[in-house]
Amino acid sequence: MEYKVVKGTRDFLPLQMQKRNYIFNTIIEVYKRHGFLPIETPALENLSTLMGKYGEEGDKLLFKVLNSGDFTSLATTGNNPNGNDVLCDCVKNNDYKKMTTMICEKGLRYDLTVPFARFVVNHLNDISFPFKRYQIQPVWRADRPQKGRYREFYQCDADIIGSDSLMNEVELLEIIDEVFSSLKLNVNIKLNNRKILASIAQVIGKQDKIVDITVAIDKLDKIGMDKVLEELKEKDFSEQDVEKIKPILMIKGTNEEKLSQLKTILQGSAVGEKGLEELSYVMDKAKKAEIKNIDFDITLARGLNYYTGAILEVKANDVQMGSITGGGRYDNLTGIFGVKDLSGVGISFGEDRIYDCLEELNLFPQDISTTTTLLFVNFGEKENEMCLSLAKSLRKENVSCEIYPDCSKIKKQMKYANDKKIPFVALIGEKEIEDKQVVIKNMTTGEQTTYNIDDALSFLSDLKA
RNA sequence: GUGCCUGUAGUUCAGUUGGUUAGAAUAUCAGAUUGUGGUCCUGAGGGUCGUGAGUUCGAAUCUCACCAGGCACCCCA
Repeated sequence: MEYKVVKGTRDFLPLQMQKRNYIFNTIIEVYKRHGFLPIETPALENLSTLMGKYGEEGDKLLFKVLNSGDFTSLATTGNNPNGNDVLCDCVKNNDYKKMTTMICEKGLRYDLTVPFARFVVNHLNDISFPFKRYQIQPVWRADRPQKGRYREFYQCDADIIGSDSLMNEVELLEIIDEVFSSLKLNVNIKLNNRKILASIAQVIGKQDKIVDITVAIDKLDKIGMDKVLEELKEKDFSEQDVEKIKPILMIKGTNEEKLSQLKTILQGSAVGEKGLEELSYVMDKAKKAEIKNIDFDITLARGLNYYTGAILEVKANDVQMGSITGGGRYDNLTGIFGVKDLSGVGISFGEDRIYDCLEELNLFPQDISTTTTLLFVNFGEKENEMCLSLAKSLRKENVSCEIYPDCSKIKKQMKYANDKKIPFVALIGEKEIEDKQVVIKNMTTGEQTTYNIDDALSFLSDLKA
């Protein structure tokens, strides 16, 4: 094909869009039911807003947009009086990062949480806290695409900012439960708390190594205990450190059992105790809210480094797919933009992955591909006038209908109705005009019924049946 | 950024140890009663065999390079 779409991006056909909208509508409905309000932010943000918020890996995955203008003037060789040879210096020093900042100042958003934090700071005076917003927009990541991974995909975020009550965490869990129940997708919610992870690092005495520890233990169910310990040793952890981490990785049992085992291990660590307290509060309330399928997962780490409290991830049970929803609490995301003491907590549904799961499990309802209910076959100018007024009356009754635009062969017009899965066709030709009749053909059964045209909508009840 | 796999009609794929003009199914379009679709029948269009080089009398087939796509790791929705 000559004109491909960009790798990792897709076109969507009508049927696919109807399926996507089914997911979006389900999520929006639940968000609204919980009192969240919609906002949007631009696709493009200044790179200064985005850079450094997602870790080093995230910076690499940002799509950067080239400035307009002519860079050759910035790259004159030799020292010129204006000092405009910075680009050449960058080339000489192999400093591509600095060079990037010289020629790119904008980038495509990587997620919706950071732009939201920026939004909150910019609109402090227009917002009343706690602020509950939802936002459904595409995000872009310069990743290498693979199954369930796209370069352009939709996130469906809900965040509550300006309240540190753990009731917010509980509400978000309820939302997750409602959305996936409604979609009939069996899921497992994995819950953890960053404070617990921090405390583990503290207990070992390697607070600065929290990222290494979490990344390693995150792989526990993938590569197994031995390899995780091996990886830790490679990362400069001593034999003693590893021995301290080992019992934590071996914790098993029900949520309550895991909690009590950790309580013993993390005893004396203020952060750890706080984390465990938060976690058990949330789990307890979630239980009272009758949310099932929540697992306390010590190995859940999540790379986004702005999380400070609860972290969660949702996986589909019956299909091989990465996490389809993620989220957590961030205590100081607006702090980076100059406004302190605003704690937020949010979740994000990955629409594209949910789509893939529903498709694989055949869980899309049959009736979502709504189409035209009735097609008027075009017999010519005179006949069309009759169709126009009939169509108008039908639309007033909220029946979607259309008149075939060209006076083509009946066969072609019938085929159009068939291809578009239009259930009814109206035929008003010379004969019918003369007899003041309209013939309605049921495309499913093939039956044709003749109605009196004066009683224009006498066939209405049949269409709706 | 690292590793593995795959490139033949719009799509899904055949194509024998290298051998004449590269096939099928499906989709598209047209016809089979000029006022009737979905089934059936007939026909048509559609391919620089990913690109380029090499080996050979001869390459879709063998070799190399490049390009594209997919999958896994990393990380994530």
